[in-house]
Amino acid sequence: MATEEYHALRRRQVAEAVERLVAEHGLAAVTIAKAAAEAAVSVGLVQHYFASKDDLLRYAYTQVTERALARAQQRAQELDAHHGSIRRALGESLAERLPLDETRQAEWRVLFAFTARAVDQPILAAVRNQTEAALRAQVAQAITNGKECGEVPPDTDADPAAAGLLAIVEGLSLHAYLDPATMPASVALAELNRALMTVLPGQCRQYD
Amino acid sequence: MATEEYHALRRRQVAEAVERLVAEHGLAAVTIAKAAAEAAVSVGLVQHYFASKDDLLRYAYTQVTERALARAQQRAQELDAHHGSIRRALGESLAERLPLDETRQAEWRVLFAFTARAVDQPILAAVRNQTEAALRAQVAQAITNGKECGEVPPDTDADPAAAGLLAIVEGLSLHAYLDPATMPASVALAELNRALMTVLPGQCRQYD
DNA sequence: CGCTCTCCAATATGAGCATATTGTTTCTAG
DNA sequence: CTAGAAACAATATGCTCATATTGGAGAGCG
Repeated sequence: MATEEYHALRRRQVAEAVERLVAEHGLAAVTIAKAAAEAAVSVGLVQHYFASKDDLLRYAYTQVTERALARAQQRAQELDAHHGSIRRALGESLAERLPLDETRQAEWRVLFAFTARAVDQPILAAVRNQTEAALRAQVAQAITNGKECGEVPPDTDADPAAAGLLAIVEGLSLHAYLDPATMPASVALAELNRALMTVLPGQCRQYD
Repeated sequence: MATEEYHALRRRQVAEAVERLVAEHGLAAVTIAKAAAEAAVSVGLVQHYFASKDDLLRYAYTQVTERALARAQQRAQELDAHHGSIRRALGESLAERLPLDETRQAEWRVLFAFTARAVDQPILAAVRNQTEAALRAQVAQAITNGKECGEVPPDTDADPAAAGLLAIVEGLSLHAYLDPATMPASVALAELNRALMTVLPGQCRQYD
């Protein structure tokens, strides 16, 4: 039914307004009234489509993470197609998560705000861990591919290594955002590369 | 004057109550009234000693970070005295920051809650960056020592390397806390060690 | 036509909060 | 000894917010 689509559209419209508010003023500054105003709708509409504020925030978080994940997967496929080294492809894919320009800084603020709240709200933690698992699977796949290719030592356990890389990216992101003087883009990228070198130290064997 | 001491004591008393509240319910749940109740004092007293809620939170954050920093420096000295390898000493010092038991989890929650808020509040960011700088200097010193000793390649730039290690610890901490199934203590420690190996790969030369 | 249900807007309600105000006691300086 | 300042306690104020309530405009339908 088109009514279902319309329903989903409305929810997305409000969720995007929430996203903008979080990016600009932080999660703490989001209220139903402000979200409604930002989306140019009434408070009543927001109430009609979301059972509670928590519901709204959960939905918004899900939207953001799903979009970020989709983009990461899209980008990973693009890079695979170029047949470069896996380390390079993975590196570029991970480097994209670093908040090194205005656009990614805004998105990082949103994702991090929700992550921070996930510490106290199991519902948000679940959303996060689910997306994180998909992301980790993607990185783990790249590492596994690297084993076949010869870039990764055969005794490497792909899943912990992937979890480690994602954690490192997260830590570098936080520092790059909060203290760019100490952790400028150059340092963040260098440190990411250092980490990548330990997981994928080898050269890719050439197949005919 | 003893009146100054008394003043400082009172402030600390309230700040510690705030700390307990943050550890248990998160920063968002802290109110002046609750902080007063937790400290077993009146709202009026809190107002008397703190100009505003922001002032109270800033003070509490400063207290927590300073204590954590002091402990880290204390621990570093202890480890230095044992004349083990620098990598091992640094590793133990950094590993202590990981939220791997109840005590450190509680403290991590407090520190992370403030860090998250620092994203939107420059005043808190300043507190954080100041402590972080001291911590980084400590790690950088260890790395520099490692150069003299031979554990660290001579072309290593100590400060970025130190910043990288601290960022990695932060990322591992976040993941270990939010998703312990994926990032259990064993994996967090292994990944930390992997990072340490890239910065301090060598063996310490023996002197006389 | 009239009934009901969805969709939405406007407003009401009541709780929680930071901060202000006022009152009271306890030092302390002159 | 006493004025007044410091150190509180209790309560008031006024705002913000999530949610509840009410009302109404269309849309489908018998």
